[in-house]
Amino acid sequence: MAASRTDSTGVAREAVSLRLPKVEPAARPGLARRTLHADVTERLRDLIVEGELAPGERVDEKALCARFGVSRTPVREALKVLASDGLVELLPNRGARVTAITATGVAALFEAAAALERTAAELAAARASDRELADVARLQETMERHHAAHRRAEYFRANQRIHNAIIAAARNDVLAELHAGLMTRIRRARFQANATQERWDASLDEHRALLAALTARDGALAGRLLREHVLSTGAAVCAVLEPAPRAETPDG
Amino acid sequence: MAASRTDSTGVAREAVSLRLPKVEPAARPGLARRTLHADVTERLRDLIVEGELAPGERVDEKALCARFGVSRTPVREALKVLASDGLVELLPNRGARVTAITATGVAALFEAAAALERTAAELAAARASDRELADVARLQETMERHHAAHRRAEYFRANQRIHNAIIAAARNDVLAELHAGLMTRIRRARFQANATQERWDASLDEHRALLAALTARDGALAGRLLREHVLSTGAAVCAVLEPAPRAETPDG
DNA sequence: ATTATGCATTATGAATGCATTCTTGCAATA
DNA sequence: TATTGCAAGAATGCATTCATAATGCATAAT
Repeated sequence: MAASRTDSTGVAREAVSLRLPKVEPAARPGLARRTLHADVTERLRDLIVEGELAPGERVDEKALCARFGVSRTPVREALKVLASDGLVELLPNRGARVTAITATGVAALFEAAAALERTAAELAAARASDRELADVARLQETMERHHAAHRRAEYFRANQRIHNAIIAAARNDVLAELHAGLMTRIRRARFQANATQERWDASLDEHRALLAALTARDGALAGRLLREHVLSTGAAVCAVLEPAPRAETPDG
Repeated sequence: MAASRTDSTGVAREAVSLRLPKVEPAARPGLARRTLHADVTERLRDLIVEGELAPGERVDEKALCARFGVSRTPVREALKVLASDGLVELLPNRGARVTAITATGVAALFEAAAALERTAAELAAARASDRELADVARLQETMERHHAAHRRAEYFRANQRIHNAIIAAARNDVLAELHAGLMTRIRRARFQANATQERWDASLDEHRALLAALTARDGALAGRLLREHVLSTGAAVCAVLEPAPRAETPDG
């Protein structure tokens, strides 16, 4: 078809397009026809959430270009998006730095998440289909199994899915979108501060009560319970963070 | 200086009627040294909020470059940020379009705002200084005056300031940040759907009750009242929007 | 006449180049 | 020795250029 219209372009592209030090040319073997800046945004977000780029650390554009094998343009676009997501902050003419994690900041994140989840629980109690509630109940069982078996990662995942299921059952895209953003930032904090075992047990009980309230379609109670649950989780995370509030970048 | 650096700039030639772009190289002494992409983001946001770029309309990069007198780079960066703010949506390889306004979408916005403001009122009742509460009371008086005098714009501004004051008194940056984002999107909807006079009167009464609850530092009541107030406002806006649900993607 | 197909035009995505600003090390003076 | 001025270097911000995907239009085929 049009592939053979100008076959010289492909060759020229290989030879000309490389000015970067040492890139992996076949980083993406086959699929993913998404845009580059979206990929970079996602990968950079993961890097920050997983702590590979430490809180408060300066972000080196050139290093990221080398790491991802792309030019500065998509990296800079990604940084703008992540800045608006609250994961990095942009210093004018001085580059970007990963947002610092402070105890008060994390507390604020959890307070906001609690506000959203409380409303989500209230709405879910009114709007969720019986099937959706059954799904939550099933997830609760799964979570309890993982808890009994001390499978921390799996427990965590089921836990997340319950929260997400409640958000979804609330049938409010904006709520879900804001919640997803907060969860990304909260996950970053959790990564540093792993909650304690006692908290883990208490959390399970709170989830049981929440499920009962949802099943009874008692929105007010479900909202209150979920709000308290999220706040308690936040308090646990903050407690671990508290000893080292870690003021960001003393030298600047 | 840069204006005459290279006369071959395609942008300047394309923009037949534009001269304002390169304004104030040093017009502002000292303080705000902003970047171009931040300016473009802000101005483009205003354009969208004020409806100059209609909901659902396609965003023409080149036209914006001409309008702002900048190259495509800062414009594209601004579009990425506004997309993550929910004001535009990016179609891969097909440009951007202003997010459509639907009744259900606006309802979701107000539900989310109600969730945030309820919690803000609860927190404010506990955390606000007496001075802050006095400020709210003063704003309430101002608002009542404007209402009596039928000064719609001034009333509106005082109203906004009350809501913002409560958010600020909650002492939670995340809450404030999310709320600001929602308010931007809500303002856009309000721009199309101007609320009715009856709603206007009812709103004032609701604000009076809210102020009383805050003064009594009854957080639960204040939260409930503010939540209901925001939801009622949202219902009024949606009611105006309802007749024209505005189906998106007319071309398919 | 209608639909399909190929080409030209245009717009988008990404890379590169250039000017300005910031950083940093060194030197000169008090 | 501490402080200030300054020059070299790097990094950032923006403009421009290049390559590719999308779109419109004309023509041909049925």
